[in-house]
Amino acid sequence: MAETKEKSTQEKKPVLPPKSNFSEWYNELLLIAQIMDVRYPVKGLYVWFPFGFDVRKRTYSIIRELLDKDHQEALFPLLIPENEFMKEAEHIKGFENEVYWVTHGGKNELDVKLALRPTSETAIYPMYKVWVRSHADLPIKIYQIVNTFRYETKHTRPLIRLREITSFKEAHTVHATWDEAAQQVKKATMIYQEFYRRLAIPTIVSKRPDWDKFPGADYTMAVDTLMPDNKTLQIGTAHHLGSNFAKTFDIKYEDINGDQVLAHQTCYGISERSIAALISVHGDDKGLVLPPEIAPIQVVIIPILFGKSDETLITCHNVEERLKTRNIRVALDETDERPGAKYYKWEMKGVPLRVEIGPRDLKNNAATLVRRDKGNKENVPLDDIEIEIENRFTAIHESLLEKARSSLEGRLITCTTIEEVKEKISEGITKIPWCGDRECGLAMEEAVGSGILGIPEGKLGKGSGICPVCKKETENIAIMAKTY
RNA sequence: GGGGUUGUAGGGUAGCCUGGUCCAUCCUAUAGCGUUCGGGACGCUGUGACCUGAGUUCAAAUCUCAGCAACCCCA
Repeated sequence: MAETKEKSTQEKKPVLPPKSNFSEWYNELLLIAQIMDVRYPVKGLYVWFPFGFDVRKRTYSIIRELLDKDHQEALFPLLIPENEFMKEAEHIKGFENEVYWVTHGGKNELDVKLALRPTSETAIYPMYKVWVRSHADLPIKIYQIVNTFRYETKHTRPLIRLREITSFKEAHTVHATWDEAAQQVKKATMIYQEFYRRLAIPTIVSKRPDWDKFPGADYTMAVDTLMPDNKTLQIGTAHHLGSNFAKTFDIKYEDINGDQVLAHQTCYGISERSIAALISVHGDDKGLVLPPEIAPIQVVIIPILFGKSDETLITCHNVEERLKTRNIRVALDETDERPGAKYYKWEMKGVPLRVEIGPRDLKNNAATLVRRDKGNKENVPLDDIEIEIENRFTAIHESLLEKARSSLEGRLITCTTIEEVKEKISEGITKIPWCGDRECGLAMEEAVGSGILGIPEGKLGKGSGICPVCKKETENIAIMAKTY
């Protein structure tokens, strides 16, 4: 009898593949945890479930909070006329192969084709030309959160490589001088790092090599993180556009001397890749693990019932109400399932804290608290439960960030030769001295078969060594990795 | 960019090679009722599927072609 029971419970486990099998884990998790429905019948387009959309809302409200300090949110059209889109030569080259075109209105062919924005420079800058008159109009710092379309020919992947990016936060700024714009790029990367700290995701900021910059930019700064399968994911970029677009879109201002001067611009963006990173970095074999700030449900209360357990339920409702008055997002699971089944269900959804209340707890005037990230059980007095929970929220966030950070740092690999990079690149992010020359960089990429992400800001990009191609001494350390 | 594999209930599968035995198997999910409840409960009664289109054939889940979609490998 006991044996058959044990056997049957073992057979009922295989809901989610282990995270070590990352690709399958990721796809299954999106569906089971109800982040995205990947079954929409068009390649590269996916559906946000209400739960996933809630995660998205909370994530993006952090971006808004951070940007609203000195940006304004606006909204530009989805459709861009062909003539505007085709103005900036470099920009076109970068995007023309992946643009969707609207060619008809009903049965009539349009005189001017309309592009579905792959990004909004060419939608926004004709308006900036009109808006910018005087140095007193500057700087302009505007952002929008919109969907964009790119006809990806490579493998599409939910949240990571999409034909419709549903959650593109793009900021577009205009400044008087090149230096001021450079300052803004710097600020943007700071904002993004702050944003990712709020998601407990560690990041590396680096300047992309010249051949890998945004089409039409002077230079590109990128924010990357490392995924569980040792590939990096670019989760934010900031571009210094110089006067390149100002020239083609004729964005000029009158300076204090009365001269007409070309403006300088930047743009910077973040997409739902931020949520791909959130899910992938923190999740485990049991499903999602969400930082409390993001979790749609922060606490779930599981009543442990025996026979008529009115008292247990009353206490649960009481705790629920008390938590609600503290603005804690709480759910009380009163369904008819057994406790174990409920644990698995809410763990899949990444609820940071579980409160179990049963007869044993009532006897002690206590509750059992279980952290999603660590899984350990603690007894806390019922009277202090709000404070105990709030304290743990902070602790959970910190330990998630710490865990993610040490996981990333543990996969930074110092190399001195190209052969070594080639050998180790599947294990993480490789560090290799690089003189910074284009020829050497391209040769390294060619030999390794992967890209140079850049020379990271801060300590990570500094050191001493010999460029493996030209053998010159250098203090620059570049990072190379397999990328999404 | 090149190559390969696959498409059967909400999810996972059997059947396909060798067409008829299939009003399609099993697990899970799900609806109702009852008993249960400290890590995926059980009983009873129900629900739900052959990707789309064309072709071959007396007969197609099964064979052929195309489309759409998914996955894997190489560049």
